[in-house]
Amino acid sequence: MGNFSVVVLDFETTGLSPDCGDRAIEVGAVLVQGNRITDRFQSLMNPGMRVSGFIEQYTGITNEMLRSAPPAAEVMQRFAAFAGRHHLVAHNASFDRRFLDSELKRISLTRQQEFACSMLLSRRLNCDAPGHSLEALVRYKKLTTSGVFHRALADAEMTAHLWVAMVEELKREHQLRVVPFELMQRIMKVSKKGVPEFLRRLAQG
DNA sequence: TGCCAGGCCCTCTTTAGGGCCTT
Repeated sequence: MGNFSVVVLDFETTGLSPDCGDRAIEVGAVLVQGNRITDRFQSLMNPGMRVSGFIEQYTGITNEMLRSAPPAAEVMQRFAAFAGRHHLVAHNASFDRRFLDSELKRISLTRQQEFACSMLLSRRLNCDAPGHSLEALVRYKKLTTSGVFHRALADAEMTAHLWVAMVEELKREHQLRVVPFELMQRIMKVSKKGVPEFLRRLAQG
């Protein structure tokens, strides 16, 4: 058992920064309980602006598709209900956190949950990986994939598989019965050099 | 006015610069 539940999420957006006016165009999320995905959420959302040709090509999400999508406010209300009070996980979480907070603020909601970042964790736990992009890690760890990248639900599912793999490896390699979310957060924040010593002490209890 | 991401992490470091990662 993973001993706690998390919601793993991923946004597709019009660009890199909500502070520069960028908006979310799709949200995908999965509920992970123990080491299994038990629920899924996905929706396009109309950002009220046109997306660039680059984004259309990068994500496969076109202006045509977004024209008939429900407004972002409606989708974010539904997403907030799906996420509930579960802890949140994302790959390069600082990116998704900024968009989540920005979109929630537009509907007068405030995030209450903590975030953990699968990329920061991977940099500490998969030191031999050739890279820590989601795509590189999926190949490196031979994770389950639909073959689709840069769509919100597919990326959220792959991130969830990566998260579960890291939790399970920690338990196996360090003789841990449980790996709480808070421990994942602590590992994420340990300096990279300090990780071996941190894990050694962890295994000793 | 004109510009515009932001944070982590390494190193030829800390009075800095550049690559990685997200779209």
